[in-house]
Amino acid sequence: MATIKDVARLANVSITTVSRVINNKSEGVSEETRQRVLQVMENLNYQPNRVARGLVTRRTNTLGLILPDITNPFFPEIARAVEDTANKHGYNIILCNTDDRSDKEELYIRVLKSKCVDGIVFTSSTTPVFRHVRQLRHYKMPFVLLDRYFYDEQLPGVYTDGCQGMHEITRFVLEMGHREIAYIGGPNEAPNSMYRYAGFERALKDFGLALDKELIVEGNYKISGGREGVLELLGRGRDFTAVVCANDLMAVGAMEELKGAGFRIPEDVSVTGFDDIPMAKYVEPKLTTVAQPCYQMGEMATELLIKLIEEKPIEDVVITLKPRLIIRDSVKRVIQ
Amino acid sequence: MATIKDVARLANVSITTVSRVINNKSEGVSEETRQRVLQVMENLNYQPNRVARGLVTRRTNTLGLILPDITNPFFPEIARAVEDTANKHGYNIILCNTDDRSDKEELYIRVLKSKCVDGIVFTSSTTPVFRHVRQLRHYKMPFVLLDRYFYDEQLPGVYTDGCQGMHEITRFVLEMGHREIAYIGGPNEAPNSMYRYAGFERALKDFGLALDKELIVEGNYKISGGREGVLELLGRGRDFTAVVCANDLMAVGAMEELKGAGFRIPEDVSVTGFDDIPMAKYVEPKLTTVAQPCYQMGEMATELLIKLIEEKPIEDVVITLKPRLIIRDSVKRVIQ
DNA sequence: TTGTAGGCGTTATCAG
DNA sequence: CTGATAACGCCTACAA
Repeated sequence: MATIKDVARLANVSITTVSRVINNKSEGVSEETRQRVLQVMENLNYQPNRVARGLVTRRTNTLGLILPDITNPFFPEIARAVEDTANKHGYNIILCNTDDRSDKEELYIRVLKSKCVDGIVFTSSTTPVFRHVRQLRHYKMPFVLLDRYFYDEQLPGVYTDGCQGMHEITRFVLEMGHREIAYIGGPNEAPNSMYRYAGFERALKDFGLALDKELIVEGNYKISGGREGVLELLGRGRDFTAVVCANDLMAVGAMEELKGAGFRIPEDVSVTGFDDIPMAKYVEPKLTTVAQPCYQMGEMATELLIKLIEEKPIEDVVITLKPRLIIRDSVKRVIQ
Repeated sequence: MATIKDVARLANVSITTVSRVINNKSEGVSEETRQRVLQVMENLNYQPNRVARGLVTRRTNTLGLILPDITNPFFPEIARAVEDTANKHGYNIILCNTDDRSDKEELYIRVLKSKCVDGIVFTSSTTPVFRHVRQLRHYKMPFVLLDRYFYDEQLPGVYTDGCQGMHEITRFVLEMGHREIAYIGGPNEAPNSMYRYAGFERALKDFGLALDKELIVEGNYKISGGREGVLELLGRGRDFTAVVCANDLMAVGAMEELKGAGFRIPEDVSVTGFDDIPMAKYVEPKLTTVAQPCYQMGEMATELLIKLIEEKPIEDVVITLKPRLIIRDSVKRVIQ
């Protein structure tokens, strides 16, 4: 491929001059030579080598996107938003699936560092996030945390208020007359799982209800977790009229398993989810859930990251978005 | 960050020696110095700068993944497979969404070239693929086409036989007694759409049925396409007992619209899809469809691409996978 | 076994 | 307005 040297030679100028027109530092280049250089670049179909440029500028215009699993329907829209936004600003993204494994997260951060990405959008459900944060800081890599709420430190991050979301939907279930409410939570170590659980707990308390540990099970945020959760609950023999799930995927699994056990939804048991993944409105019955503004989260995280990278002024380094209750058909009013 | 120079200095060796141990060219390095160098690298938490290395080796260990839209549930699994496989071989991937726009495809190829990715997995539904192929060849970039069948040229590619898949499912519908079968196709310009249509056509012919153009509509591979397709069909006033859709997303849309119009599925109208996206088994009724081995496609495409890049021996440059008919609940037997 | 020196394609710093 | 020239961090003949 043609290099800057070729262009310089054919245009009868120095590479410095070519570099100037490439980078639009056109003060210092006569319009005439500028046009000539442009013409040669055109003829040669010349593309500056970003690797070489990266070596000297220490900028690659590449971002890392670390997430648990693009196959989880919660993430494609986020990934899309991140890519769109990155692209808008002239960046590309390297996609990394970690399966929520802390060792993979660490490895990816190392690799991304050695590839000199300019920054990282980091979504992790594992608790050792703080270790990775230290790693990122040590590497002096700009980063933005996404989706997984993490303590009160002022780390750059974009979140949806899981506590409020879960509080709202639980309150809705309570208002529909349910009192024996089972809960299938996320993994105990996942920070966002704790927040959602807190919202659930608070809603019960608001209604003066005691927490029944027998109706609480831990899940894994996957369909299998919903199925297993229901099996576990059924096995315990406690009655319940509603199952509140910490995400949609588990709600889908729960509904499947409940149907399989002969329950009608929502006539016999109501079910709720969280996330509002695309599937939610096509399952039967359509799932009542809490929508997270996924696209917006990805977009804001990326905008924030790029501001961090380019050292532009920033208002808030922590952005918390409001979730939205989506009422569909999976919760029935019960008469007490 | 520490560079190879720092390591060299602290280990009291030349950078050449450090380079040797980095690259395991340890013939030529005494075990003693090797250990010393390793120790210093450890202490410094040294990571070789891949950008600098890329500049001289002309290898970045990065692949481009170009696809229409990661938000389309058909692609996450492919993306996951590509990433997994790339990772296994020490590569990362840059994700690019094109929205099936030829100009975006071209732009991404250019950018990926200038970033010196080692190769590209390219999924496109636009017909001008051949133009991009020329572009890729001109850039001397290894590439593998994925999913979208393209003429008979011996271009590296991994496909699922859409013709056979559509033939099988249409035959199944016919065997269930349906004779008035509507078809909602993909975009006319999409190569794979043509193949699927051909399979549909052939199945009808096998049964001695004539093609009724009034029952054929063009879609867009999205949910909206299914909805609009049904509306269009209904508007034409022709009777039909089954709707064969060129992909699952349109089948989902079609079912929604049919239900909205008061039809029961499959009692009044049967519906089929294509792809077997995750959602397919959770819609109501569960969708009868054709499964494409997505993960395998992504995996094989990436393996092939890496062989191309690393100039390893290759058996077949074109790989065609067999689709699989998945019978669920959306097709009913009709008595004639 | 080890080191020297040149070069990969750019940008940045000077000087003219 | 233009051009040498020195980096950037690493690899790789070639020498020693």
